[in-house]
Amino acid sequence: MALGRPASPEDLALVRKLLAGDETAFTSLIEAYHGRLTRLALSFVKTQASAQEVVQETWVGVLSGLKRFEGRSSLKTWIFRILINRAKTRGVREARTVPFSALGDGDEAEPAVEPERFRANGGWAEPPHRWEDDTPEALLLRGEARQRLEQAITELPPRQRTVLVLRDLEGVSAEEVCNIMGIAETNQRVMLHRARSVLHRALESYLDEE
DNA sequence: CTCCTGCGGCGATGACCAAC
DNA sequence: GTTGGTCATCGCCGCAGGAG
Repeated sequence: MALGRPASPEDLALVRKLLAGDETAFTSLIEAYHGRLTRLALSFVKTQASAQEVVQETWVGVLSGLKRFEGRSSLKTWIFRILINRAKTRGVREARTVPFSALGDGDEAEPAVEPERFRANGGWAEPPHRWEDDTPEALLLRGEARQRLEQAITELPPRQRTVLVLRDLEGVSAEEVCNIMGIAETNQRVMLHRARSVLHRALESYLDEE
């Protein structure tokens, strides 16, 4: 299989630091990828808690497999591939069982506003900002329309969903998606097109209802 | 320097086929 | 019927090179 772009000198330098036990390097790696990995994991598993567990397992896998990283693909591609393998395994398992972490009654959901945004005296440490980006797109992507899109994404066939999430949500290049998923360029394009078509139809039907 | 043209890369799209 | 895969075609965009 073609492996596309090999690891950059920056990637290799980072890997050397990680292997040397550089904690700040690992912290910066987590800061760069944790959110993206969580979003990607959520396209395979049903709950935020499961996604977090998948990401944790991915970081463990990254650390334990780092010695075997040969730099034949970029570090990002390699990490995403580990996550997808773990998430797939978890997704299959979840299809048969209900994860313990999903049994909450919903009352323990995340607070609407992060506690660290308040001062001890109850005042704002970080006040809410005005919604000034009231473009039609931004308005559309809040609330119900966004929920409808997310629902449509979760209902996509797994491979279409993976391509769409990687390309459109994570901004991964076409070449890297092919490397991560081990699929041909043409195939990647068609799956992306089909996934986008489904979302387009979902959005259209939502707008028709309005 | 500017404009035009040809070319290549890439994405979008439709059609078709195969497997399940 | 659904999904995955391939192929062909079209359009857009950026870039290089030549003409004026």
